[in-house]
Amino acid sequence: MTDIPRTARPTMKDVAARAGVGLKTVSRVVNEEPGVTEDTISRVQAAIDALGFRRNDSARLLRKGRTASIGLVLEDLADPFYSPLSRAVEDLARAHSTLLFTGSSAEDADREQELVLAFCARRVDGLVIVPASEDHRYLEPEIAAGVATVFVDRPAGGIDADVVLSDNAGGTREGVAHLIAHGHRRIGFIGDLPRIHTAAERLRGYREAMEDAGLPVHGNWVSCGPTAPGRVRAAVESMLSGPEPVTALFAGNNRITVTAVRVLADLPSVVALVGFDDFELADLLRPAVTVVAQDPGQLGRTAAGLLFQRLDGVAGAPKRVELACRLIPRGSGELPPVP
Amino acid sequence: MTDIPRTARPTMKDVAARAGVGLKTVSRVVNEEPGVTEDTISRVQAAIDALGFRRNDSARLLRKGRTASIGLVLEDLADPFYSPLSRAVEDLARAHSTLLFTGSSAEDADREQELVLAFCARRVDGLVIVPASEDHRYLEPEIAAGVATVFVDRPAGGIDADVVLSDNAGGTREGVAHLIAHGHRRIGFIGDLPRIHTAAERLRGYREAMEDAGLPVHGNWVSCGPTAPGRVRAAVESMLSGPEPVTALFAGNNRITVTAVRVLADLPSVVALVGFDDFELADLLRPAVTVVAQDPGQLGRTAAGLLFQRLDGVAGAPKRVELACRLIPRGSGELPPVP
DNA sequence: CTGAAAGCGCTTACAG
DNA sequence: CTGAAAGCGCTTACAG
Repeated sequence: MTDIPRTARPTMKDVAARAGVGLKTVSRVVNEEPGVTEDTISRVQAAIDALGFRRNDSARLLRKGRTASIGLVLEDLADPFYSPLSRAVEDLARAHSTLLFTGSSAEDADREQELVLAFCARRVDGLVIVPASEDHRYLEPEIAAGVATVFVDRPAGGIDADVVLSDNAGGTREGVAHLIAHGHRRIGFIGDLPRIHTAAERLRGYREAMEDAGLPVHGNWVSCGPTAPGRVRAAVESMLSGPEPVTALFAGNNRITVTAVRVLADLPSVVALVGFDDFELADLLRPAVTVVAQDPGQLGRTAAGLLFQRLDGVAGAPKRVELACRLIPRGSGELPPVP
Repeated sequence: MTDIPRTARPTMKDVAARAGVGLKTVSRVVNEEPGVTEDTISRVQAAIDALGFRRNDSARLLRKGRTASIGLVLEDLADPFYSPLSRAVEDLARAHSTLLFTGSSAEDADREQELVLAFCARRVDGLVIVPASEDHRYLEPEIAAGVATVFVDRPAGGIDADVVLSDNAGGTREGVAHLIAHGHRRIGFIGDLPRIHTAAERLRGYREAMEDAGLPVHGNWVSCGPTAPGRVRAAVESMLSGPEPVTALFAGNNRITVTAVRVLADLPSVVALVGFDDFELADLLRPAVTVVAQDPGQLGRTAAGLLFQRLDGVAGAPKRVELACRLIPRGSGELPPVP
């Protein structure tokens, strides 16, 4: 035998030596290319089995140019909102015989860039990105080099690229209009950091709905900031006190909604509530929680679908797809105003 | 200039040509190896910047042997139980400058194998696997070739390998004993498919707790099967009817618990409930739901920690780590029996 | 039908 | 301090 190689793995060269054929013949058998005698095939196959040969796809793909892998960067793999999105991307990747790298940016622009560039350094064919950064010009050379890139949930910053969004402003308008239709005139809005695109859009939707109904928005009816429970609690309490207390709340995302439910459960007042984003068990709470639901799975499917279209050679200007939201009345949003 | 290459990407060769130096010198500069003149460095750096060169890590790693990537295979990326596990694995991977491939087996043994072997074909350094298959002998050649492998949540089948588990039997014993301590004598168990290791262990824990208390287990007090809501609903209804109706239920996982809560909410009877697995908002339901909680993040951290120990060269016999569960009383498990 | 040579984009081992 | 040659494990392009 030959001396022990660095890795214990047999290569095509080893198989060729053992079968007494050329390297290319092994390659033909492994890839099921035509034009090899039955007899040769079985000799090669015997050598493959004896040595336990398994092709090194990394080496193969280096030679072929494509890596048959894509990267997914999102805020947090563990956030229930994003997991159906990841799963949808994964399902499309599988359907295209593509492997998936994943990474969480933790809402940190540097970490996003680090992950994205690490994926690019592995020469992924494409990227699906839920942006944390506001400036994606660092991606220009990669996109120019042919890395297909689709942004999802939030648009890219500083570059023009494919993006799939929910209709955040429209969904919020509908949710707030729903509260207005149920008699509310003083409605509070508690949102995420306004530098986040979705948060800014939802705030815009709230203001538009109030304006459309000819309602004023008092200064302390709007609170934007981190989703930390303490901040949200303080915002709710502040909106419910003072001379012009709100009778209804619109919560800007699922974490804020859940905190609002907890806070309201401890208070004597009856306050109507509509939340952006659906969440599990919303229907089991009392009152059940009315929400404006996005479809994170559909967001992921649409984004990945667009990505694979690009990888299949569909050219053209960057696309912007906006998915509708759906109001789900369950009880908390239909409570009448209590002065 | 040279003719247009297949890929638009500049390589070290291009950088070397432009800087008027050898290939190895470019490699030295890119890898910040010592022994290059300041002057040469700046010439190379200028060429790198001008061409927008970014090293191809796939090629690099092919030469180096390690791929600095690991694969994670679990049942479903979108299952809230597994997302903190994934996130924990991801965090450790990042700390070890390692990229993470992920894939969902969807509880399908073939799909698990397909994913695992695809990761191995890319020559991942290691694997973290939540098994769907009951036979992992297909992994023997890979493990022999040096792929570090850690199983988590359920043990491997047919091979001896590192594994990190929750104490499923012990946790269930504690949960059932808790119901017994609150006066229950007729307690039902609704579990997942018994071919799933965790489901079998939890059933064992239930039987042991009943036996320890000298209580009989009637035939229709135990129902194992898919977690489909219809099946669970039928099981609950069956256990609550007949001559010996149960006064308490133990639900074998989070999905079953949630369905049980829904079913019980529609019924007039007051039935105590303890569920295996914690879930969000369990404390907001009325009654709040008592659970036996695992720590999926800890499961992931422990498994990934073990994996990177192996990759750092820690040898020795396969390890089996069992993590304790924690009973969290919230109300539903402290309800007294109502005949 | 089969295989030797060159190459994918890097690093290693060596020589100057 | 610098670089030409060989090699990681495959595929491509070509010749026989």
